[in-house]
Amino acid sequence: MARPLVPLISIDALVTAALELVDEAGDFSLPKLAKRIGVSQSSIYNHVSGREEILELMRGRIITESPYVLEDGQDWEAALRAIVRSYRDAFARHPRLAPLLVLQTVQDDQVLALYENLAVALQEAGFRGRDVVSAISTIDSFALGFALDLAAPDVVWAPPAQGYPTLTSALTHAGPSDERGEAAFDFGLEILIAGLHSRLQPTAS
Amino acid sequence: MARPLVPLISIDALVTAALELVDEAGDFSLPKLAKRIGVSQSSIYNHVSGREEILELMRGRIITESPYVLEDGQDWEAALRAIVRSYRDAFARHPRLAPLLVLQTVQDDQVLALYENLAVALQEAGFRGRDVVSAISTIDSFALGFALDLAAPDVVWAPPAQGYPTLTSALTHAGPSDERGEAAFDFGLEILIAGLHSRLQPTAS
DNA sequence: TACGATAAACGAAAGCCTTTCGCTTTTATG
DNA sequence: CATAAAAGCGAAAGGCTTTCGTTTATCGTA
Repeated sequence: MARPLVPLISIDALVTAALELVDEAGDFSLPKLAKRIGVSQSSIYNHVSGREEILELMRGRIITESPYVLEDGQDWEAALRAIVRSYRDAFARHPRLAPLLVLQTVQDDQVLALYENLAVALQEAGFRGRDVVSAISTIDSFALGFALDLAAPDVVWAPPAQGYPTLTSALTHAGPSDERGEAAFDFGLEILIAGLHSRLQPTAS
Repeated sequence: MARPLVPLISIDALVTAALELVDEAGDFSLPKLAKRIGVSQSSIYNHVSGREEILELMRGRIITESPYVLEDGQDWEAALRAIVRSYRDAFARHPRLAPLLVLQTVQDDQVLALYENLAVALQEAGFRGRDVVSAISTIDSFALGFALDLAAPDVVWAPPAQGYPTLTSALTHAGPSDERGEAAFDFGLEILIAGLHSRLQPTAS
């Protein structure tokens, strides 16, 4: 086939199809991506530099699709809650994307803006100097961990029937896996915020 | 070659070589593993079921190599600190292993024992029912996130010179990347414990 | 002692994957 | 109107994991 009258491939279509593949199969490959769009593998390289760029484009896409709202008079707690929730929501819609992104440097503008807003909120809260980055790293680890939890196998821990009585008993109290994840995230977010609070007011108020 | 007088492959040697490859290259493959031991790829399948099993064996190995000590009269805080630190130390010695393990169900006995000890400590602290699992999940997300941070590229966030002033300024305060990670982990662990405390005593003591 | 079962190596091959290269044709630019 | 760039294609190189059949040494048992 020669050059078509109207391009068969667009970056938008590429990202959409790749995201579908990840949602369905937990991974994507250029052969499958090409087949889904109906073009050949090599044609894709006319639009992106390779697999990595497609991954970074997907990161931008899902963050954009899960906006957070920062209101004017909002205190830092509310801002932090909104940001972390939206970040987590983004990955909740595409759980299986998280593991594919953990190793890549964040370069997407939308995502960097999210971290900038986080930094502003923490400074407003009263954190200074190195503590700002430490707090960002902590929040990041927390959010990333929970994002990965969404992609983890339904049974994260598989203790045999014998031994591990406390763990086994706790797991039976947890209910189905999606409820466990949801409850744990709410719990964890409150723990996190309470912990940050205590750092700001070392002695009881 | 026929069956050799003394086996060329042992599971121990397999895991050791695989771990070396991961430390060096951030990944391992059966061809490379076979070449390092000096056997053919397919011989490995006489000892393990496949790639996945080797990964799980590596998880067991690094946890065993980073023991934690639980003393008798120890309070839950000390136990939790010891467990989380040892978990993180294990991955600090082999940072590039973490990304390879995030998707696999935990089946190794040593690792399950670690979670059992976590559950016991949390119950001693006073958590009950669903909260025990929520707390475990939170701690797990936290620890996993920081383990991944060790494997992340030196520059996790790459904001351009323009824009993102607060984030950029915070990053300059953070110093080199390993110091940032270390300080952040200490910070995060204290935040986490303080947060858990606050959950136990909803009203100020 | 003889013999069959098992263990542990091998080579070959199937079927994935990413990426590069050269070729063709259309479109846009100057 | 000529030429360069863009956008498709097919072929192929060089990875990867895993399966299969074959060979041979060892071990337990009759």
